[in-house]
Amino acid sequence: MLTLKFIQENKEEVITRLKVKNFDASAIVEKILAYNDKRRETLTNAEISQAEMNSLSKEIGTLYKAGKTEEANSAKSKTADLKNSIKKLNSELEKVEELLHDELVLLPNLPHSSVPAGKSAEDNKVVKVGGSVPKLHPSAVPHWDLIKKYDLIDFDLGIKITGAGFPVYKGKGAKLQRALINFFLDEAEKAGFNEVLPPLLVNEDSGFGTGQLPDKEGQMYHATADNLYLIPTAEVPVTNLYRNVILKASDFPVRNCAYSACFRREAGSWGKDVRGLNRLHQFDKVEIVQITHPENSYEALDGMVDHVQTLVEKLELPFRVLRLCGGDMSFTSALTYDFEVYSTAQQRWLEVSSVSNFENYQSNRLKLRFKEDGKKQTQLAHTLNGSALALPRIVAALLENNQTPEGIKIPKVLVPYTGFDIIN
RNA sequence: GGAGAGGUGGGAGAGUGGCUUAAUCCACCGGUUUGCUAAACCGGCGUACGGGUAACACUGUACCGGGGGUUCGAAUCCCCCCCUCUCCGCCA
Repeated sequence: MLTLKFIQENKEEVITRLKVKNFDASAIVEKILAYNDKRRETLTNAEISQAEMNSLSKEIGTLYKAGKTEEANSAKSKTADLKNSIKKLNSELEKVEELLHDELVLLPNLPHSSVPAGKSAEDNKVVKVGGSVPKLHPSAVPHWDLIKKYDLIDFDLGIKITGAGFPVYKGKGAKLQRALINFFLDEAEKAGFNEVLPPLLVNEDSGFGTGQLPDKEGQMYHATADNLYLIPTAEVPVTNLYRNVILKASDFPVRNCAYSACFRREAGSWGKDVRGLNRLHQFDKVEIVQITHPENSYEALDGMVDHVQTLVEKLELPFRVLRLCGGDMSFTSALTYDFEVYSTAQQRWLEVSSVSNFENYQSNRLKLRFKEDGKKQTQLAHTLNGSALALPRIVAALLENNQTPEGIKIPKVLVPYTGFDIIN
């Protein structure tokens, strides 16, 4: 959520900047400001009445104690009207606060000034390209064929025991998963991220804190008997570790990394783009999360992008980095870089990471604040996160790009983790 | 799943209707003292939303797990819910 204060003080800026996200905020902003005026007026009146009531009650107590029952009783008779008006004002206040909140959550985060305008993925800006696309042998095939050929992943078994999109990894396929997870975690730790292993189910408050609820409720699996949600990314539990927390400025930067399975319903997805490992209901991912002082969040974002770049470079994958345009960005992000690796056999780019700065948009929901040394007032921190990395499409690209007539070669950095250097 | 106990500030912990402005201790911060450290002493020490201010100061209201109720007045009494702990059951 944007903060009320910011909207009040920067009305025009909010409207102008949200145009980059193709979002017309003017009507909502007007409503917000009007509701807020009403809220303040009602609040002031309610508080005045409440203050009167408090002093009257105190007086009555003193009178009783002094044995002046008659005076006390006459004072009591004055409270009825006051009580009624307090009740009325409070219920008005509650209503207007709800209306205000309902409008506030409709506003997306403001895009950073460097975000290009645009409507769809075509308008994203390529900011970096690296690695080289290998020349494959003539009989090269997409990863879904390789998976079958070498018996690495069994989709049919997954369908049998769960459903489509829940693959069963087997043999070297399973070992490759473990190897990648450990490699990513080790690299993250080396880059200064502290590992946590969070729960895979979260409660409603956590879902709200990072913005999955209420808007994207349909994207999460919901365990209704206990009202818990399966996490779509470790971002949710890890960021929520700091929900309702007041940090000290000296705690910055807070850096965590986490491996987790991720669960996504992907309601409404179908077609060739979702074939094989391209889109799954359950997949593995190592996530990096950072909490910073507002002044340092963009520096931190660059650092996270650099970290992800070293990962794809070490894996020797051809990659490119995109700065997402306004139309392709998420609701909550201020600036997002996507990493894509080139899948040579499919001849297309696959998104493997998304690194974002949310500025204080998430913190405002999370009530994640900090205090400067010696200062009394709290400020909202900035939150960032990124995949480092999501496994399935990395696996797809590794299998396709490294296939040879003799088998699939494992990148050097991974060999100590897999214990083998070729899949054949 | 069954039975019991409990949920109070950063932590411990008192508080059974108005002398609570939530005691006290610890932690933390500032000061005095001190060659340094420690100790002692003095002072400070929550959050949110209003009012106020250039910014402080100051000030109002709410908050004792959450929600409702009784009352002139609720941490305290009543109702519902949530959570934690202990024991039992089941179980990796």
